[in-house]
Order: sequence, then structure tokens, then C-alpha cells
Amino acid sequence: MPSRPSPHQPRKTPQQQRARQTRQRILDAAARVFTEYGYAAGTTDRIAEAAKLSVGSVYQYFPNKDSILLTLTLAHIDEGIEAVRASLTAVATSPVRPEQWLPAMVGAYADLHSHNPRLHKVLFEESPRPPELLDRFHQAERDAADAVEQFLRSDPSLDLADPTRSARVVVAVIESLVHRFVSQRPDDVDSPHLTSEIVDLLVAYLRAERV
Amino acid sequence: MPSRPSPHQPRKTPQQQRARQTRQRILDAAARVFTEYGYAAGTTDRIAEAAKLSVGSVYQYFPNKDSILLTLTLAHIDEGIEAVRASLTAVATSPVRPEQWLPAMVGAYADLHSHNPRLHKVLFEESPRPPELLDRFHQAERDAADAVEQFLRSDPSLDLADPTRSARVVVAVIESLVHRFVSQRPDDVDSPHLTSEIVDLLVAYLRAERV
DNA sequence: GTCTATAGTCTGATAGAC
DNA sequence: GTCTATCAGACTATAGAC
Repeated sequence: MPSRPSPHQPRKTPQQQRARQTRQRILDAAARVFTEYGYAAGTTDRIAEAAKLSVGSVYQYFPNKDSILLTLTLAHIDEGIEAVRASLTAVATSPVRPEQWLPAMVGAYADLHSHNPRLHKVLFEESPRPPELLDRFHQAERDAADAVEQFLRSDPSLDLADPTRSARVVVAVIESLVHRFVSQRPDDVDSPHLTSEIVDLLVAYLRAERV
Repeated sequence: MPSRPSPHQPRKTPQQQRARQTRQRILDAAARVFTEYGYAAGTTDRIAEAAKLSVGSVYQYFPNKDSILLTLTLAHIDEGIEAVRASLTAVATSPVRPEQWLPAMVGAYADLHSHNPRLHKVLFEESPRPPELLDRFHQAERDAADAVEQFLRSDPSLDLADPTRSARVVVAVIESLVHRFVSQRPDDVDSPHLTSEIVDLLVAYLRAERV
């Protein structure tokens, strides 16, 4: 026996077409509102207004404000996973030296952040990050680290004591430094300086380590 | 003509002694409440209760909830500045090779985060970070970078193209990686692994760079 | 005079009736 | 889908305590 459905969630998915569009309209509106007002002042009323809906209707598509935020954030993460995967696949056939795949990876990651740095900042810094989000995030990082590890292991010119650990460090550094850069100079994210500095740092690390 | 003073803010500072104590009592209570409940559920009512005061009294000492949070956070930052300064001063007389001052600096910074990781997480991740806070934070980082730059310049065995930039990278990496570690494994912050991994990374960077 | 406690007001998230 | 009601929590005004 199914448990009582939560209020406002339609039992069956209705007109798929229209509903999907409305849902997307809410998400787009929320992205604009959060970008402009930030998290706290990005009220559900404003989101509803921007989506040309009433508050109640918004709550028909999302159980609460944070779930809108979460959806937006998860979409960003998925985009990131995809972008990094694509960038690595593109160089996968060429030689596997870090000097070659690192710029692609770092560049892809930086690109991703250059689109709407302000929204990104709101999403990842100003807003609360529920455990569910952190989990997904960490999962994404683990996936990235696995991919990196493959590259590390396949390069005979490297002699790493612990490729698994090195891969995690590589991902952590890219993640941290790109994010930090975004939050401090939003206008300048795709500067080649950023990319090359990170690449230099990591190449030095990978080539030097003999533990 | 002075503008109307905001309500509840005493015009002149009163009995310094008692007032200072009360203020501190509120801060201590807030630290406990935020640690236990997080930012959102760390309500002013709970803080007042934990401080054995009424809400109104709390608002006599702080204009709003966020200013309590801000005070707490700034105190943390000041502690950090001091700890790092102390750690660097301690090694300042010995040779200036990064292999020597980096462990001290990274260790001091990691230590700082091992005291109350949960509170730290609430303060720096879960809570809103007003521009004022970010400014202070960046100032602190600049100071640290200046100190690091001195070390870099005074070591003849290094041949850096741009010591200023390298110093910034060093500080950014330490900051980012320690923070990331705190948020992911709060129980394990002062693990020597963390410190040595960061030191290895940075030493490699500093010794390899020839731009 | 200087604080404190109590009892509000106000805003924004969420629920429920149409 | 809309509109209105409810609730929580930040903040405020004020009467009285020390």
C-alpha cells in the first residue's frame, strides 16, 4: 500500500510536456534570481514572480526552496563531470604525459566556471550545502580521481609511490584553486595564467615525487 | 549632526567589566550552539538561552545574528594569523629553505583547524560570508603571502621567476587543501599525512619552477 | 541610570482551500 | 494554478528589576 503522497506532489506525472517546461522555467528563473539577489534574498516569491507563476505553483514542482537550489547545483556538477570527461577523452589517444592531459583537464574545469561565476559563487559558497550535495560532489571527485589515476599509471615516465593518492591530490588542487580563483576574481577565470600556474604546480609535483 | 543611534546600542560603553564578560558569554554560547545546531538552526533564542540571557539582552550586545557569527569568525582568523606568524618566527633564525619552514607553517595551520572542526565547518562553509569577512580573510592571506615571499627571496637555492606569485600560490594551496581536508575528514585533520603531502607538493613546485 | 525579560512586529517559507 | 492562512525565527519596544 503506497504511503500517503506528500502534499502538492501530483500522484501521477501530468502533461509531461507542459510540466517539464514549467519545471525548467522555474529553474531558469531561480538561476536568475539567485544570481541577482544571492541565496537569502532570493526568496521563493521572487522566483515565482520571475517564472511568472505564483508561489503555490512553484511548490507544486519543488518541495521547498532548497530543493530548487539543489537541483540547480547538481546540474552544475553533472555538467562539470561531463566537461572533464570529454576533455580527457579528447586527449586519451595521444601520449599520456601529464604535460598534455593536465592543460585540457584544468582548462575544461576553468571554462566551466567562467560561464556564470556569480551564480556559481552563490551556489557553492553562499548557500547551505546539504549532505546529499556533498556526497554527489565527492563522488564526482572520486570519479575524476579514478580517471586521473589511469593516466598516471599508464605513463612510464612517472614513478609514483602511490598513484591513487597522487590522483586525489591532483583533483583536489585543481578543484580548490579554480574555485578559489572564481570567488576572488570572477571576471578573470579563464585567464591562461590560472591554467598554466596550476599545470606547472601539478607537473612539478608529479615529476618530483619519489616517496 | 550624528544620525539617530540604532536601537539598543548603548551610546557610551558602560561598565566595561561586566559588559565585556557578558559579551564573551554570548560568544561562547554562540560557538556551542552553532557547533551543535549549525547556522540556520542556531537561532538567536537558543544562543540567548545557552548564555542564560534573554534575546533582547543579546541584541544589546550585537546588532544581529550575523554579527555574532562574524565576530566568531574574525576571532578565528586572527587566531590563525597569529599562529602562522608564530610558527614562522620560530624558524626564522634557522636556514630559510622551504623544506624547513613549510612544515612549520602547514603544521600550524592544520593545528588551528583541529580544535573544533565542526564549528569551523559551520563558520566557513555552511554560513553566509559577508564581504567584510572575505576582505579580512584576503587581507590575512596577503599578509601570509608577504611573509612567505620574504622566505622565498632570502633563499639563494631557489630561482623563482616571480616570487610574489609563487608566494600567493603557496598560501592558496595550504589554505585550500587544509580546509578541504577539514571538511571531508574532520576527525583526522592533524594527521601527518596531510601536512607532509602538502609540503611535498609545494617543495616540488618551488624547486621546479623556472618560468 | 543601566540592564533584563516579556511580549510583541515583520518577513519569508510552507500548507491548504478554492 | 491562485490566493490566503499559518508558522518560525529575526529583530524591537517597553515595563520593570537592580
